[in-house]
Amino acid sequence: MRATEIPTVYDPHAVEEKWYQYWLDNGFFTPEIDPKKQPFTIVIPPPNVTGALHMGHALDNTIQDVLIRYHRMKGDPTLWLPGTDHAGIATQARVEAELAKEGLSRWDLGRQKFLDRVWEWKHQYGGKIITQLQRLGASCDFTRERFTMDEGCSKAVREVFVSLYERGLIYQGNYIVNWCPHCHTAISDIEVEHEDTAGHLWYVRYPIAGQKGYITIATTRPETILGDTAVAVNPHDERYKDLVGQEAILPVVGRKLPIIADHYVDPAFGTGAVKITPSHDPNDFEIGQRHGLDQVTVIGQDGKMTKEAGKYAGLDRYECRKQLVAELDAGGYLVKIEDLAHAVGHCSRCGTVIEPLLSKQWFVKMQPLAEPALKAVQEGRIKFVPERFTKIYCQWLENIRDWCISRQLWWGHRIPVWYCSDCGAQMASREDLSTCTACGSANIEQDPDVLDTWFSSALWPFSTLGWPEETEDLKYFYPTSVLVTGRDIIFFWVARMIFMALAFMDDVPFKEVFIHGLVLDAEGRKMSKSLGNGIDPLEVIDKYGADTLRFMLITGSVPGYDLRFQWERVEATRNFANKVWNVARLALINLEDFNPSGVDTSTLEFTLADRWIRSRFTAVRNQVVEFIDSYDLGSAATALYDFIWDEFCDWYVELAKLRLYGDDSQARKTAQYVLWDVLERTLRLLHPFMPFITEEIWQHLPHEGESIMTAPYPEAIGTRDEDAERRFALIQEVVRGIRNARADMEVPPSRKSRVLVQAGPEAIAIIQEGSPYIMSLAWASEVVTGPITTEKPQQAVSFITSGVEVYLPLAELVDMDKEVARVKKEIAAMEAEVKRSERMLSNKGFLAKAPAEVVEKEREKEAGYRDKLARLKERLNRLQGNE
RNA sequence: GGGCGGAUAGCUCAGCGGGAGAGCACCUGCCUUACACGCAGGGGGUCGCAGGUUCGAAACCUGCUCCGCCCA
Repeated sequence: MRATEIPTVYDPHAVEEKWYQYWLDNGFFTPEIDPKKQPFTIVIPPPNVTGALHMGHALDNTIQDVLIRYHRMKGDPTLWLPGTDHAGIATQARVEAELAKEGLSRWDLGRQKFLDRVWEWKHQYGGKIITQLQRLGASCDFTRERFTMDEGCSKAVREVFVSLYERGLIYQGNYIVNWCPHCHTAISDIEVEHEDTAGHLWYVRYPIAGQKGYITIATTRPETILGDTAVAVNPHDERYKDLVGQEAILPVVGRKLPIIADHYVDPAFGTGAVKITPSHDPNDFEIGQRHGLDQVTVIGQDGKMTKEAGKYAGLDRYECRKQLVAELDAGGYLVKIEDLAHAVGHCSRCGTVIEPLLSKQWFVKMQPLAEPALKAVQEGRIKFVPERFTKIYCQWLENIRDWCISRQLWWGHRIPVWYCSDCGAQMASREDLSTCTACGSANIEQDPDVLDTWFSSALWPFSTLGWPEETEDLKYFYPTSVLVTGRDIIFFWVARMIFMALAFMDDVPFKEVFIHGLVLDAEGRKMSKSLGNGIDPLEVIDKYGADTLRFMLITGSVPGYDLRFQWERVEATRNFANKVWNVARLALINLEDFNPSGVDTSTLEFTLADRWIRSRFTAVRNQVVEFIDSYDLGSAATALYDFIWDEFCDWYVELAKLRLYGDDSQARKTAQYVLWDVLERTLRLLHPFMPFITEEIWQHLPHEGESIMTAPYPEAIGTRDEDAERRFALIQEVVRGIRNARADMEVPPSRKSRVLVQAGPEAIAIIQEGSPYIMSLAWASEVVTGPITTEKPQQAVSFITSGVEVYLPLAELVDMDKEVARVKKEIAAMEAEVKRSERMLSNKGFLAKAPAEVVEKEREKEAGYRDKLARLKERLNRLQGNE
């Protein structure tokens, strides 16, 4: 395609698929192991295999891809390892829903057939999200893609389980767990979401055994009354002192309950007396342990009342509540009902209200694992970015409870423990067992439960690299460099990876953890299925392209903070992409006869504009590097945006046109070179953020190498050229001043004007050097310079800046009243500045205590203001004298 | 109840000890041969409230108010 045939509007669809396929085909995503180099490694937070890409993934993976592409270009052997998570509950539920359509349940199929069916589903539909990541431009090494249930990861899970079992860190126990009656499994503490719910507080009086009177308790869950085995009060509560040691009689049931004292009880809550149901409340459970109370289970795993509930057996827990309250009321036991907002636990997966239930489960003993994990962070071996997340992590680990790892599901890593029904032995084993290791009996059975999905995710940074084998990958790429994730899974995942890695790799899993916020909707709400306010990243990609989505997400993000998704911002970013596209078009049109390899840079004569843009590139390049290295990707992207749009397009390119369209061939060649050089480097700088458009343009431009993604990261162009930047700044000031004055006078662009400048010798030299720029950018027909004299043009608009007086003699176009008003306005502004400066400089405290350079700067400013003010007043006098 | 974060221009957000910024929206000119998804210019904010520290506070400290998140 010839440059002039490139369309004026960038069309992402035409290029994204093409380049992605090209990258894949050439194996650019797969690193080469070079023992002499330090690798850069990220393991992807594995999305659910059932999942579809949402905005959170889009942000998380864009961040990772920016870091990955940046390091790859810098020459580090760079590995981004992708994969998915088997997502026990979600996947099983998905397949069960399918079965339900056929009128079947998993029990109808049986375990093995059901699992076959899940695998079938997985192969057919699972991992869709991985291809969706490709649309984003993610440069993961797909040759190393992993799945938490693949052979290697499963082996790692076995090894870790059995090893922890052998170390006595895994135990089976009868404890209160969070039971989801819908998912029909136990879940861990962090899978419970507490939601403030409008509920009630029921006050119920229990008669005291053997005497008159009552003790009144308050409860939020009256149906559990049936399982009460005690009443407790605070030991310091004077009101109940005499009752401790006596017995209360449970209404309706008639069971005698000891009245006990325990400091867990808050005397200020309710009546200060609480009922104790060890089978249905975690705190009551602990109190029960302390006081040796009976456990009566009245609610079953299906959420219905058990036969222990007597006549209420078989009723749903909420129906039972209703009927029992009515009976208590009828019997005169119900004292009152108050409204109460309290936190109710819901299953994070399905939203069902959690039932704390006594059951036999497997647990990981956390204390010994948590300590090293805490230490690794406290000693700085793992760094959180932003730093404040350290505290959240530490506080959680400091208060950690044992981790319930068994799930009553079929889809997952089955617990590798066998029971012998002959000798009663319990055996954890790395290999599947067919006979009892103790008595040789074949009458053994494997534990039916599977492990929490997070158990396998916790091993992800090393299981994916081959552990427990000592693979080359493991030796080379471990520990990984950084983990990038949302703050919502610090507990679920980050903490667990850290303690597992320390326990099994004897090293941290990653050196840094970069935490980013959530993507909210335009109103600041979380995107959720139930609200229906989610925006599909693929829709954005379809409409605007992946580069736009990526850049929008990155510019909007500040480390650790949430960001709002707004279509207006998408559009603004699309416009930026189009800007890049068009400046490239201009370059291509003007570079058709240009070949950089034939250029001897020492023969080029760089102009002020060339020197300036090269220096500005250097400044921005160094800034971008600094920002990326500190994970401030938003600032890096913004710096690029401003540089490209404001400095490169609006100033440099406009000035380069003078020579590109001119007939001095040597000057043209210089302009071509600088235009090409800065653009080509800028594209490489931009590439990690906008991979597709930069590749497309780069391939059209003269370049070295197969792909921009494997091209070296751009170097600075020498060092900053302070002189050029200072000189150019004055030109910009004059140009802006002229534009401003003309706009105020409503001078049409077609009307050119002479520009008269009076200034000191140094400024004169700069203005003279820049006069072609002023002519081109400020509609000047000529620029005439001279020293500051008393002779000023009449019928002119003027402005005064940095020791420079500029006059535009526009004769009849100048409305002298307006000009007087302009000058007066300026005088007022300047007077205010002088006053402010004077106030500061007359403050003894300021002079004595402020740093000398600050004072000096202020003095210089004041002198400048006074000078400008004096000239403005002079100008005003002249104007008014002329009237 | 405890912890964390936020409150800056109409909207979304930067700035975090030395003169209030960006993008979008708005207003005024321009179809200037890369781009109207554009160019040039402009208006608009007692930086949540009250104290304090400091020569100097949007920024630092204390308290308060509202909003969000996390934990119990």
